[in-house]
Amino acid sequence: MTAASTPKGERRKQALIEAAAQLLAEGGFGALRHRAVAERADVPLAATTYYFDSLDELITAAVRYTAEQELNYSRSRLERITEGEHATEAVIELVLDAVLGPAPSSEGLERTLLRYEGLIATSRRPYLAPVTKDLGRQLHSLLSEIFARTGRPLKDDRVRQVLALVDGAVVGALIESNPDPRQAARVMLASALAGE
Amino acid sequence: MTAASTPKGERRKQALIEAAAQLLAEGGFGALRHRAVAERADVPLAATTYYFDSLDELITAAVRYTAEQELNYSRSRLERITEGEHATEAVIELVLDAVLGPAPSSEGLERTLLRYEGLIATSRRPYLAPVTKDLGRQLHSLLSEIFARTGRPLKDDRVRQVLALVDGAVVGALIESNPDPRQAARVMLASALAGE
Amino acid sequence: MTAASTPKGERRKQALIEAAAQLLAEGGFGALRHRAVAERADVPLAATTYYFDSLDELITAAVRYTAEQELNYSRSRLERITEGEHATEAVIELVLDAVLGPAPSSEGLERTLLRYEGLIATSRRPYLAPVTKDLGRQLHSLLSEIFARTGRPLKDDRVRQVLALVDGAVVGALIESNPDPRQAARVMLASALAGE
Amino acid sequence: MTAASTPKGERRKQALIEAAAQLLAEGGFGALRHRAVAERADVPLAATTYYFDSLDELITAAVRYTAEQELNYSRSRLERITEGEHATEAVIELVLDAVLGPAPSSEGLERTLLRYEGLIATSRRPYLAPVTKDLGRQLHSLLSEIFARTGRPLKDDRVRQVLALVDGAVVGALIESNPDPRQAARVMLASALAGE
DNA sequence: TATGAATGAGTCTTCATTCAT
DNA sequence: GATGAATGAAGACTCATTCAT
Repeated sequence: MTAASTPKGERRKQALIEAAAQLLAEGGFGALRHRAVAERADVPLAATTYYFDSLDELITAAVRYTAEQELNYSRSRLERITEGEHATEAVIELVLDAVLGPAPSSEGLERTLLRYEGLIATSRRPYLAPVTKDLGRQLHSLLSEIFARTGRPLKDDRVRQVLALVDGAVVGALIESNPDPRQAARVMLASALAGE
Repeated sequence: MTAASTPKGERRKQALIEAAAQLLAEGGFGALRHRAVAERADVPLAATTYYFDSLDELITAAVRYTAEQELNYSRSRLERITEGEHATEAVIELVLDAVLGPAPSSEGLERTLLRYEGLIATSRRPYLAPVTKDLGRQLHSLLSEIFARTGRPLKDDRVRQVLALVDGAVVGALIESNPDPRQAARVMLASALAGE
Repeated sequence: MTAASTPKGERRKQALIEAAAQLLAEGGFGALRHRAVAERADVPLAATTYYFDSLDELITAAVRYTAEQELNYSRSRLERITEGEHATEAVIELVLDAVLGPAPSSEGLERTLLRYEGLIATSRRPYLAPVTKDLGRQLHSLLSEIFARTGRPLKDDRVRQVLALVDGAVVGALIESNPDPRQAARVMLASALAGE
Repeated sequence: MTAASTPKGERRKQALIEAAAQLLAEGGFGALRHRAVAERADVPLAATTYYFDSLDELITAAVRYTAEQELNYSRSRLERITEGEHATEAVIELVLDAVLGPAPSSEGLERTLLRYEGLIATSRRPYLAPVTKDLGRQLHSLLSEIFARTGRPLKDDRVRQVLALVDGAVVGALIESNPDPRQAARVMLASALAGE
């Protein structure tokens, strides 16, 4: 569907979601306010409550949008796996891409952080639970497929372990203000998958 | 130091910190407001800004206080390790106690959650970094000692891995709204330490 | 006139009026909002301003509709007066029915309240004056007829007095949160008509 | 207590109440908004919620203040009753003063209206019930005393009847857009007390 | 003729922080 | 040193009304 063929209402709604997603990445959940989103999206303040019944709904949409962007990227990445990527190092990068998003750019840390912020925030914002859970499931099956396609199928429990290792490594890196959590996760994955 | 010998100012400050720590555990960072803390501590509203230049300072103190409580508990727990606790299952419980706090009571989940909330929040609140980093180091050495004392010394990297596994397991459990993150971590640790 | 023969516009207008009348009874004048009326009538929001130039017009229509319903009921009630109802007690009930609506059902209080709310509101909403005045006149003549038909014709001033007594009794009951204003009015009427 | 000796806070609170009472008289309950009150009292907007936890509280205070002003006037009026006022006509005026406030000035109608608006509003605003009830009792005893002091003691029921008659007359006048409800009540009272 | 979409103005309320005492 | 009083700025949300189609 091209921009021209998208109804204006849909486009506006989408603009709001994208503005909210940006703010979420930049400033976390605390930065999501009607005013801020409206200004960022360059729409009147009242449009925010016109398109979303409450701020919670907008937040939910932004979280879902962000995560789906990541998943889409990872899925398309999965299509392009070549024979050459069956090596352990290559698989590790695929996993990191899937969990943390594409290799670190300037905004890399922000995106990584957001994943964990969202997860934690869910505990205090029960309305996010369905989204978070759903997204979690999708990530799990994505990981499964990565391993399956690269010639080393893993049982669900083992997939969960891999995911936990990545998540734990990142959280640990965050604690130490380590500027490269991806590298921390890479190291741990390497050691964990060594025997595989 | 008895109550009588503690200057009033110090006592008030401490009361504020404890009140803030309570609110932090109950409602997360978003629940920390001057008014709420003052009411909980039963001090005048203005005392909150009198004893702490800003809300941030108070938050920092509350985070430090909370974490130190946890570490103290873990350290004292370490003293009481018996021969019988050298079995793998016992060590796992020691580790879980150290990282997540004492075995789950009614408020168990809250404490666990707070650990990760605090870690994540640090990324958005740079002023928390020193506290978080310091506490992270202390936890690391605590874990090292647990393994050393139970007859299975671990290299730093391996300790980091164990910690990552626990953290990752908990985060994963949180995603799935799993009400017992401790159990999730227990399972993963068991499988990871099996060969040890 | 059957539904089929009623132009769509007329039917919609009527649906709006009835929805507004319902809301008026349930929540008073303050509860009348475009959105609420449209939802209750199950018509598009914009229909409310399409069929009524302003909210005031819609309110007026709702007030008139409500009062006319009451009067219709009372008039039909009047038709069915039997010989046996010539006793004072019976006449009192007729009067109460006429002024306050049919004997209290679950929604009895609401209807009663609405009468006085409407009267008072008129002072602040001059556009209601014609409706209110007209309805007042009709009620007066209804009362006159009740007395005439039951064998005790009353002069206009006396009718006015009776009406005042009922109104005053109800208002008084409302002050005391008396849940049965009808009974209060009954008692007063009884004592006032004793000598008649 | 002079203005100088009144603490500033009390004076402000009082200013807010008086501003609210004015607005109440001028525009009814619907006119009572934070902004309007603050502007009228010439205080910052936030002062309205500083002195009154909610708008409801402020409304309640305004209602009570208004009614108490009326009662005070009536009570002081009662002190000054002379022998000459024992005539029925004089007593009637005393009653009208007590119920409706001092004889009509330019703002006479407004004050009269407010009494009934307040009463009716109570049904939709339960938080006003205590105030309304209390004020009702005071008015009742005031009326009793008027009759007692002018040599014609009345039983409670009879007092209630007199009050109902006045209230009913006023409501009736309001229906007819009669600009002089006081006169309507006067006429009815005269006829009712004729035999006394 | 209808109506979906839109919005400016306004609603009540909260809160970190300042300041006079 | 301590605090009651105060407030500017902002928060989420509502609503009558307009207008392009």
